[in-house]
Amino acid sequence: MKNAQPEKSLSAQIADAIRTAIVDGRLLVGDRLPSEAELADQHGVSRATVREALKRLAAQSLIRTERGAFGGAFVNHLSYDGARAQQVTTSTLLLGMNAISFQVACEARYALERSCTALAAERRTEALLAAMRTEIETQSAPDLSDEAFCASDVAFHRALVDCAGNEVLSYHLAGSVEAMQPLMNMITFTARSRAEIIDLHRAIVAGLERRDVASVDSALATLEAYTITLGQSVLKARATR
Amino acid sequence: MKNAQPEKSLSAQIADAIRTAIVDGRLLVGDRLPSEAELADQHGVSRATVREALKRLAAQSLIRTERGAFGGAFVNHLSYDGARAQQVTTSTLLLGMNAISFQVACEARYALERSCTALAAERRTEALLAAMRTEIETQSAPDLSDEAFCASDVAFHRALVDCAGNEVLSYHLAGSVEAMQPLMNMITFTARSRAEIIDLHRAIVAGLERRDVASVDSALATLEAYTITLGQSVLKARATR
DNA sequence: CCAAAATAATTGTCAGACATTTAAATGCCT
DNA sequence: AGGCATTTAAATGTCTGACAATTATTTTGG
Repeated sequence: MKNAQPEKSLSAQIADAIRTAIVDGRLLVGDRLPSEAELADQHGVSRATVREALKRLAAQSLIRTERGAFGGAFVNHLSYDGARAQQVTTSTLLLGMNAISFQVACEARYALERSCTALAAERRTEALLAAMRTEIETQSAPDLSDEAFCASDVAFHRALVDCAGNEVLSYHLAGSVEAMQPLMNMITFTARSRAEIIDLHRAIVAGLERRDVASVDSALATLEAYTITLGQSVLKARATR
Repeated sequence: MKNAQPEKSLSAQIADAIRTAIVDGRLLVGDRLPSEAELADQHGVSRATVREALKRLAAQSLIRTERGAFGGAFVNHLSYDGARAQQVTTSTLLLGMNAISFQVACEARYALERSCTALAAERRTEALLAAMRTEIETQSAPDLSDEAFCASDVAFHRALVDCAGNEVLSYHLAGSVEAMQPLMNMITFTARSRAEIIDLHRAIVAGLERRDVASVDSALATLEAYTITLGQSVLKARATR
């Protein structure tokens, strides 16, 4: 098979070459790349072209640049936070740009979240349970804005997935939960619906405390159904406006 | 609260500004951005700086550029495939760069994958079951390389998650499964272990066909335990080499 | 010996130029 | 009038050379 991209910009080709070197391990975390001038010489292009290639890699958090003598471009250590931030950006755009129904997005999010219940019930710590209770307190404030309620809701669910004590799982689940936030922000939470949600949050914490997987699962299922109901009422209201 | 990054490059600031405009919906899919020269004027910077900003956004697939008259930078439609490819890149690097134990990665991957079993059993189609059986056939070839066995394994699990009939869920799960592939490629699959895995794959397909969630779940749990055992034996062999 | 200043290496930015690509406008011939 | 070739204009892609800003190292001066 022949090269599929005979017509790709030089900066893209150079970025690909460096990216491959990093992924294949020829460049290790912390390694310093040659200076822009050297890279330009090596690839036979101008410094501006090399810089565009480096900016592409920087946008993917593959490298960082430091100024000054003995500065340069260094292969990045990809942290969980950095990786999650990127995953959230990608997932948020995917949800926003593809006319995905609220129901489908919600179904996926809660299906994923339920995957942590067994581990979470087994491994939950007092510190994380306390964090979840704190968020419940926050959510109970009567004059809370919808946005703040949503933000606290996200924090609550992040603590829940953290209970599973598996960083990789937390990364995936937190990304999925956070990506839903823009959709959740479309919902107006009445005092009535907030009370309902907070009750379910209390049930989740209580279930975790008793290491009662079934009750946590059932609370999440109820929460999913309730959230979909709320979302559909918003859509109905919009359709008839 | 004050701006947390008073010291960020201009190209990064401009990229952030445009990214925010896209995420907030002020720029819609298909919209054309102003030309580089216009953007340079608007932001009071040179064209080179604008170009670096645009390359950052292109690296995230947020925009694409077209040359020629009435060309320019256009807001991209983020497809499922594109989003998954990016998620796989990020997740693969995360797993490769953070000294994550095989066990933790495996636990996360199977916990996530089990989140689709209920929906998959309910919605599985004959076409997807047939695809899974085809992969089982492929895996049964006696002279198959380890890499090809792994690739077919990934294809099998992708068909499994597709059974859930939820594109968003498929995107998340396929990303998680594919990101494990480099780790799985470290494993040498003996004829004995391949037979074991193939048996479990058959059990999964049979369970889906009977819409028997419990048997699918249990086969996946067995597969997880077996995979972790295989991984640990590889690590032991390396430690004593 | 220590602190201040010079130095060198490197990224960040700018301005202007030219090459290349592409769609639209123009002109010419039938 | 209609179709084909040419020109034109708008845009990105690339190059060059310069200067500004930053920072670790080295030198210098007391």
